[in-house]
Amino acid sequence: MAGSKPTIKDIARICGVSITTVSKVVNKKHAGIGGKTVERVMAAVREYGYHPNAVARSMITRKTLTVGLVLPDVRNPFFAELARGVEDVCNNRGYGCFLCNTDGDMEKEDACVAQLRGRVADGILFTTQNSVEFNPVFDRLRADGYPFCLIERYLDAMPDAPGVYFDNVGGARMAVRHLLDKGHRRIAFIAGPQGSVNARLRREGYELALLEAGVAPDPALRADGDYHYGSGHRAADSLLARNAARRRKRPGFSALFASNDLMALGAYQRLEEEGLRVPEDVSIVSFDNAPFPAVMRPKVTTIELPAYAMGARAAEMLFDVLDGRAAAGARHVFLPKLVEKGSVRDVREA
Amino acid sequence: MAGSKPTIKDIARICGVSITTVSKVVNKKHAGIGGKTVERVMAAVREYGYHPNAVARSMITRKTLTVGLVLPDVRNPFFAELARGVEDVCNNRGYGCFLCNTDGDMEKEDACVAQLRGRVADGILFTTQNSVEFNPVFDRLRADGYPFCLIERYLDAMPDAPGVYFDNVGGARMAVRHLLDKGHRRIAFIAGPQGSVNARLRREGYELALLEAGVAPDPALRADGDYHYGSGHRAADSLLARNAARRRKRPGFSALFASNDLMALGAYQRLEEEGLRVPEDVSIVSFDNAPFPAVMRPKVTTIELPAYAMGARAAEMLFDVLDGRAAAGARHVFLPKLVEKGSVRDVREA
DNA sequence: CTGTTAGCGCTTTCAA
DNA sequence: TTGAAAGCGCTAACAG
Repeated sequence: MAGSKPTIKDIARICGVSITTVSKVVNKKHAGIGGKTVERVMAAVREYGYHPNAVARSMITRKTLTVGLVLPDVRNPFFAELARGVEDVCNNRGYGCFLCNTDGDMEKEDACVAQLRGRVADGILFTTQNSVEFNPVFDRLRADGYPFCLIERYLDAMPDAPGVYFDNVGGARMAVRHLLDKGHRRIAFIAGPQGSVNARLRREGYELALLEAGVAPDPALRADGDYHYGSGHRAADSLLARNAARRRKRPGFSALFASNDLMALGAYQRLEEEGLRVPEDVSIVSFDNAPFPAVMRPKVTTIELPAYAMGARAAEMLFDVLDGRAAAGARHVFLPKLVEKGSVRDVREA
Repeated sequence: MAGSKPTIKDIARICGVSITTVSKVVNKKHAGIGGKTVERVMAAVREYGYHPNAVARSMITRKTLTVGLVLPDVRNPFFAELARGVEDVCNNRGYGCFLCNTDGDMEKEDACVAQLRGRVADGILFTTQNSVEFNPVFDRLRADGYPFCLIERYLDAMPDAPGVYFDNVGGARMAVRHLLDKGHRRIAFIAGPQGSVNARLRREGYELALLEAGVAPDPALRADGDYHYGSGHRAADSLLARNAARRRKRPGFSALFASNDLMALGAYQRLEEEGLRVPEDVSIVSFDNAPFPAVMRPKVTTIELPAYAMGARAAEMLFDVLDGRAAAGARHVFLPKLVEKGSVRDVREA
């Protein structure tokens, strides 16, 4: 809080008008105020550096012009990107954004929500670690009619809550289908942590695509990872070991689908160590299109998870709720998009 | 803002006590309150889902328990890391963090500051694009006694303002000295954008180290970049062209110092395209130690810019100001640290 | 141990 | 065209 700053009262006294008048001028409600009065007030405002007290204003208007954004960790580029989407939409509406990192810890989640709903924020945008547990704080929020919007969370657990989602099954299916279309049949898969909802959905998509193409899933072609770089490396190692080369320098699979970019990179590295080239020897498709500037090398064809757009859309949806023009349970599902970056080879009639 | 929620008055009426009593219980000021009264109130609080109104509370306490964090873009991993440092320290103090992205745009900066100082935040942490311009909004802030702390900004322009800084000159000097120590003499340099303060300082550090070692700086060994990946690639290209190989497959320099990681990576790539290996043919040292998880490949020996620690320290410093225990112009300068990652070869007596 | 009283700085009817 | 008055929900003296 600043040192002693002028209040509306001071300005009123200085100008010899009432605080009502000052209030009107400051809020540009010049409905019926003398031109000279307006000027006099404006001058005093500038001269004495008057800034209306947002807290007092909130008291009356019952609005804080702030939305709370709860996420696991801004350092994760996906969430940073999402946060920026949220912020930009908020700014356009004259709102600001209160940031809370939870590390996926339910206690921290609860603490954030408690802080935010104590009218620090007019509404909450919520996204968390992708675990399956349900945080009951949301039942409370809904029961109390507190405005919020979920991001990739509790799709089934809260069917009537507004939320923004991504079609993970469809994305994985699209990735694998792309490989199938290019003639691949032996398609290895690196799964994400199965305690995570989207990792499960991506696996479903992989299996669905194979099923649709009449390709029998081979357990030997599946390896588990945890979304981190190292696990991609290890998974590729395991896949290579379990699918011994038939011919020299050829693994028992011609393509690989990794559940996220980081694991794809790890696997890529492992393949290179083995003297295998991408896409000549093995084609790769991954998931996320993570926004690492140009650092992400080598380039891998991937399914784009539009973090910025999801954040922006969620913010818009929250404003719909705030403005009372949201249908209960309004939802937006983002559809997957394949971004080709040259890591897939066409092996048809080759 | 939520639907109709119970206020302190409601709870008081329900429990048949005064609002003062409720206030004391809720704020854990059980100084002198009957055990049964406490319990009765607590029960009602839980049952009716009473959440004290933070706005009303701020009105009295003249504290919002919020600090504003103004930065160019959270999507930049450096700022994301820094933001997390800020947030963690704030949380430990029961504070929250209000995030503002400015894109380095002065108008946005001003808008953020105006919003924040209207008592949305108790203080502001400020870091911006590293341009040389001075935003006069800070003179105002200081004149008004509004608490703030700068991060890598206006070191000279505001000598009496609290701030957290990094020794860029020392860092670059350390990097180049490391190469000199390993016997390198022909050390190429990729500079950052010279409109940026820290890019200039890093160049100074490079020149200083050479000077100290009695090595004459060769203009042909310097190339300009803009901190982006592509510019590192182009800079290396230019360096190779201007320093034609004396012997087959050997450029006219044995080492390269890049002003940041991204450019180092771009240069690395260009060298590889030329068939040059790191560190066998060329040693590289960069700057930042950017927190890209494990994506940052290949590994390059670098000077660490401790983003998280800088954010944390800045937050602590702001709290010092808030608590009135900061000396005017208190400052903290972070010292550089070399992180070896194997991209430097020892060429002494080789 | 508990309650009464007096605002915090502002917006908003309603009168003048 | 202007202003007086009534709070928003809460905390903090100060009395009982």
